Amino acid sequence: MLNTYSPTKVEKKWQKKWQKEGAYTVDLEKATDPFFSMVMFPYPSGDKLHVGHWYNFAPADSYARFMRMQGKQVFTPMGFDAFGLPAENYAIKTGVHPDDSITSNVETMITQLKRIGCMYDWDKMVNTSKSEYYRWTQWLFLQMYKNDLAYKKDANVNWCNSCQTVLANEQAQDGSCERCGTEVIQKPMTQWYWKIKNYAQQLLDGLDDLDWPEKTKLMQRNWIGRSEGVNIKSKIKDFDYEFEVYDSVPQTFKAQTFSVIAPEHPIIPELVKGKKNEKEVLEFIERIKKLKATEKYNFDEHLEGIFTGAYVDDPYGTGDLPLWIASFVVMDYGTGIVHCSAHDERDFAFAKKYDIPLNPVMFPADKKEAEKIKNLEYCYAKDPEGILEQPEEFAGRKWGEVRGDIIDYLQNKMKIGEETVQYRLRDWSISRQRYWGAPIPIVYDPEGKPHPIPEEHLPWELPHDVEFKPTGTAPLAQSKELIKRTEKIFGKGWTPEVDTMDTFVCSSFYQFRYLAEGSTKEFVPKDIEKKWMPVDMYVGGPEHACMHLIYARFVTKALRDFGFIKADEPFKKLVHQGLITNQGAKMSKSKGNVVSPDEFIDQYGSDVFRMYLMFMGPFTAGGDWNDTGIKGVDRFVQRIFSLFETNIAKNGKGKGKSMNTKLDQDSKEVNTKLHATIKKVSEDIPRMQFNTALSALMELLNIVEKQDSLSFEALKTIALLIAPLAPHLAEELWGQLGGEGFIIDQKWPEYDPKQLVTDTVTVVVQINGKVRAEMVVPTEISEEDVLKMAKDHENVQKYLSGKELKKEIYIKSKLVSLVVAG
RNA sequence: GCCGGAGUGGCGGAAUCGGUAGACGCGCACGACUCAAAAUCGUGUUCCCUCGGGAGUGAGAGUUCAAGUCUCUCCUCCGGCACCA
Repeated sequence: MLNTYSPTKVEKKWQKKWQKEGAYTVDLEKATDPFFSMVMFPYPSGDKLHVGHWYNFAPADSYARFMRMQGKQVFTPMGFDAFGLPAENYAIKTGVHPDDSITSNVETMITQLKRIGCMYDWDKMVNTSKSEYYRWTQWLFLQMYKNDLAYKKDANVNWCNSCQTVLANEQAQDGSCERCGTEVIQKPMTQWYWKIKNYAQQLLDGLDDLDWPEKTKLMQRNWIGRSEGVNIKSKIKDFDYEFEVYDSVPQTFKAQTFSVIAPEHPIIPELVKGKKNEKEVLEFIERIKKLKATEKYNFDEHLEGIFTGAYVDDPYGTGDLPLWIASFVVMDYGTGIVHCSAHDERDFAFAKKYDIPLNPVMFPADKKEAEKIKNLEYCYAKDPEGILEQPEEFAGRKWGEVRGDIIDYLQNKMKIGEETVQYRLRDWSISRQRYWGAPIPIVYDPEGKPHPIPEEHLPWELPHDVEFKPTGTAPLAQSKELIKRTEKIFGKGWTPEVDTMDTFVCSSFYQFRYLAEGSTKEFVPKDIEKKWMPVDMYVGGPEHACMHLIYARFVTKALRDFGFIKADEPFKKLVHQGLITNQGAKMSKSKGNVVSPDEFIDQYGSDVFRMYLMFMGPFTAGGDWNDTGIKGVDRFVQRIFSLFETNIAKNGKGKGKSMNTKLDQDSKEVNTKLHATIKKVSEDIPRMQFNTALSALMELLNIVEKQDSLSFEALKTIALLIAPLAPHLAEELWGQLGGEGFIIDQKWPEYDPKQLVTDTVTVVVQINGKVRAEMVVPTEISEEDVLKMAKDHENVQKYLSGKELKKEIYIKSKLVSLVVAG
């Protein structure tokens, strides 16, 4: 009577052994063939690990295991992105201090993570909320400050008057407070920014060499939003204000008849001061600002403006341009002032609405249509075939061809503009008016001037004595300890910065801190950084494409420029796992559709569960959760186990590490399939195509199960092939075979291309594209012979008789295609 | 609106270079074992059919000896950006 495989017992046994013998601990210094594999570290919420975590972590681990079996020293650390809003909200609700809830959540999460059986090197774990970590978050701030990449600026935050607190954008959706429903207002607050914009071009250029999904690279490219154009020197008439106006479509500059300025532009109040329209303009501005803040602003519905009464002083020699305030102008792109013409859809619509004169200068070749443009019947824009009428020097030339010449003309002939580049990327606002984050290491002198906290005072501890219930002041401002500490070190009247840093700051550099092994002296040891960075494989969700994944790149480039590291990109290769939904919806606590892996692990074990997640479909596709197929994978595991039991019972165990017998003792059929499977699995795992790797192994099993007996070498190969996918089972089989050491330290099997060649192949015969016959032929049959065979085939004869054979094609070892007429 | 990606049996999916569409698994049906059930094992399983075949990869056209795969038009779903002059 054969035993059945009992995963829970076996898996626990190996997890203990791995830990005890440090199977996954990496000597960072000694490693000679390093491979750095990371997953995006999780947020330690109070909920249990869910299916999504497993779907992300388990395949990433299988990939790492495969790399290890290629002989590399694979470093896969794990950590916790522990600062952030949920813990603070939980504290507001329950009074439990975030430090306590997070500490206990991390503990539970580690226990759960260990059940997956991943190769995590727990010695190098990081937790961003611990002072030994966030001292480096603060250190990073100081470096940014020192290198002039950090600055302060007023900006609006979402504010709830009833809760007396700042709200994150997600909490202020639809313009009302998530908690109490009160209308959210925009309150100006001074915020710290980091100059990511300085790195826009580098961040764009660096993408070319990254092995990242094209989609993600495209998203970053669009996010950075490089645009080329001209800055036109301009000034306001009878008013002391000079500025530049950005134009990326300068071909039709002669058509520009008015200018628009963003409602938020700081000069507006001065511009209308004492004028008779002052009140009207200020009211307009307030109304538009509010509108923009409280809803998803739709410019089609809110194309609004008001005349300032001022004029831009003849920028093109075509006359002064009336300056309007327009709802659609963006303040933080260009200079917040734009010249407008008849050749832009939105400008055209705006001018029509407010009866502003237009002067088209470009027309289609068709006379009738050109007449319509002259009569302003519709807007004619961006047509490469459009023919310019003005300026005279360009009359008759096509819009699509003059861009470069026009820029040259504006710059060198008229001398009113300069060629320039603009980016959409905005500087990174890193201030959060929140408690549970890394305190910004800044203090203010009695005059209110900011000073960086000297490095010797790091970590600048997050105070413990705060009230979580919102009271209108920032949580840190209420800490007596923090105020006392500040005065004690810096002197009377000095005050601390009370904002904390965006959690994306914490996660922008954790890859380096994994390599630092908790060092308090060095951010990261230089030789280790040089050896291990950039990260060879990074796995995580696509939702971070334009946040974490761009911030981490920026911080890496900045630290390189500061001289602390050598790498200029953090993540060489990136893969996004798909999203697992339940009943079509994203799993969330509020929807109550979160699937816990626990009951499945109890019943089937980690190996079955992780393989099922991989078998569901392509890793990058995700899908809707459904457990009906898990049985199939369980059967696979049980069948593998009994295959080994049966054969070992028949043939006995192997001895020691070298159980080498030749890999050709089995039947031709088994050998061919075995080598084909090695090939398939070896190709699929690096491509993260676990579903097809697994189905190849199932096909192999279907064949070897039918054999009377299998060679040791075949069994050994099968155990090795499943080791990345089912690590516990593979270790157990390795032990049963009599192998020494861990299977993960064995060499990955290689296939012999000669073994893949079979003596005969099946060739099909197509007549006019339809399959009419099948023939088994010797692999090396000549084209002549196979065509003759095909034509002689009884079934083919039926279709050929009495018809003219027009064409014969033979595709080696695949098919014969015959074309007949009549 | 703009930019991406995807649509294949009852279900998850495979087909990597234009070459037998539906691998592998689930489910289902029948059979073996069993008093019986579960488990396990075996056989079958795209649809239609007059058993000769015919149709078939979101729809329609095109290129080709041959199209899930290439080209064009359209539909649906998913993701991203939303006033960037």
